[in-house]
Amino acid sequence: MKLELQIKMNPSLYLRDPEQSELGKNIIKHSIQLIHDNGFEAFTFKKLAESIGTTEAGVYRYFENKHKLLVYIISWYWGWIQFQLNYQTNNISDPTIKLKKVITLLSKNVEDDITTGHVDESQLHQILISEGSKAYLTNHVGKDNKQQFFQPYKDLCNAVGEIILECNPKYKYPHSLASTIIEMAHLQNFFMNHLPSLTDFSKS
Amino acid sequence: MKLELQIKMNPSLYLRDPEQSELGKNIIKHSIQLIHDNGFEAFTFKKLAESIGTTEAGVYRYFENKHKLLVYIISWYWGWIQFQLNYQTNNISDPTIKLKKVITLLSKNVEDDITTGHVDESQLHQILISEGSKAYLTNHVGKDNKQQFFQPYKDLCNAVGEIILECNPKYKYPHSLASTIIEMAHLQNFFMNHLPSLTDFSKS
DNA sequence: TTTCAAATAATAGTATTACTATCATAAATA
DNA sequence: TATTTATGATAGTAATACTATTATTTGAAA
Repeated sequence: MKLELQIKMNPSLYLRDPEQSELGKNIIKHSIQLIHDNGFEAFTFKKLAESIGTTEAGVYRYFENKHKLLVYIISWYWGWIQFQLNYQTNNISDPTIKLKKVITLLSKNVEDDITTGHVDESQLHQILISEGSKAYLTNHVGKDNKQQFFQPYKDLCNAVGEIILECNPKYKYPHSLASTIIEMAHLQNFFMNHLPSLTDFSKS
Repeated sequence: MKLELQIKMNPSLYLRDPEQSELGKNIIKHSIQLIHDNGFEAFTFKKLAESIGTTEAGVYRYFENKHKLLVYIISWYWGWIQFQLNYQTNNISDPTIKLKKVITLLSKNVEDDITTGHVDESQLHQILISEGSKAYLTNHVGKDNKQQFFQPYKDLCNAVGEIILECNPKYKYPHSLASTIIEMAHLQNFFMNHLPSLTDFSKS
């Protein structure tokens, strides 16, 4: 029996569930590829449709617009990270070791996970580094937040906050430290690759 | 005599220097207003032209595209912050007090500085919080960086790194800590206003 | 086996965006 | 006064971000 990891997604993000059809899976797969290769700004549903071999209208039946598609794949990523976190820190009692595992998980380059056929986690990790914050840095954050679009991110942040509190129950800023760790794991990586004078980490 | 603070800008950012004409100053002023009010995605040169009372072509004579305009006003902001930092930490010898001043400068809400007529620093501060990272999170960072578009940001980061080293000369990651402080001063503020569960800071 | 609904493909069309080009006119300067 | 220079007015184009319509395929229920 082949095990397949399924991540439960917020249905408000899509019009038709992309996990339920070949076309849907192709939309996810090729979106990740294209956003990874050319960035989110250059990504259009027309190019996506061409790359899949379907039409623009075909893509629009699954996603209302490209922003929701971005939030979809980003949410998927956070869900997947959450799963990895639970899996990897399971049975570890020392919270300091747990926290170190989390930081490693967030900062190290990801290898493609074969249990998720149509998602290349390594590319997805790169997308998160370059495009992750664009999910919420919009003038419609408020609306999106009301629709729970950022729940997987918040859940992860909470989980990391909990571990921080296990390390030091008196620590006053667990949420801020958690979001700082998560964001900086990505941003310092970005700086390392593109603006090296803003970081002390080198590519090695 | 009226003192006017002038911030030297990278000429590659513009086609015609906006500081040198009324129209130019209006472009800056109304851009800040519009980006502040509706966000960078909704901002177009057409809307900007309408708001000024000129034509789209008029704006294009000053800036090649809206991304360069964004980088321009963001660079201006970092130049202005650098000036404030130098001014406020002048004659302070204790580096810990200096560092605290810097953090306050970066995180507290800015008041409009009357020595810069056409720039509302308070709105600009809000823009930096919501749109700041969009200056470099593009697929053309490399090119932009080669043209020194991010020099004011790097200079500030370096200056903060120097203060960190004054506090502890053996500290190994002054650049990363400096960029983390600068970025997080903005991001925690954004979370506070839009995604409060990601931070421990409240609006008060 | 038919039939009927759902998914997809194919095509067209619209409003807006991000520009470029042209020409006339007003203002500044030599 | 001549002439550059900045601005204004207008037009036009290719691409983007959609919406709409119709035809075709497919797969499950009757």
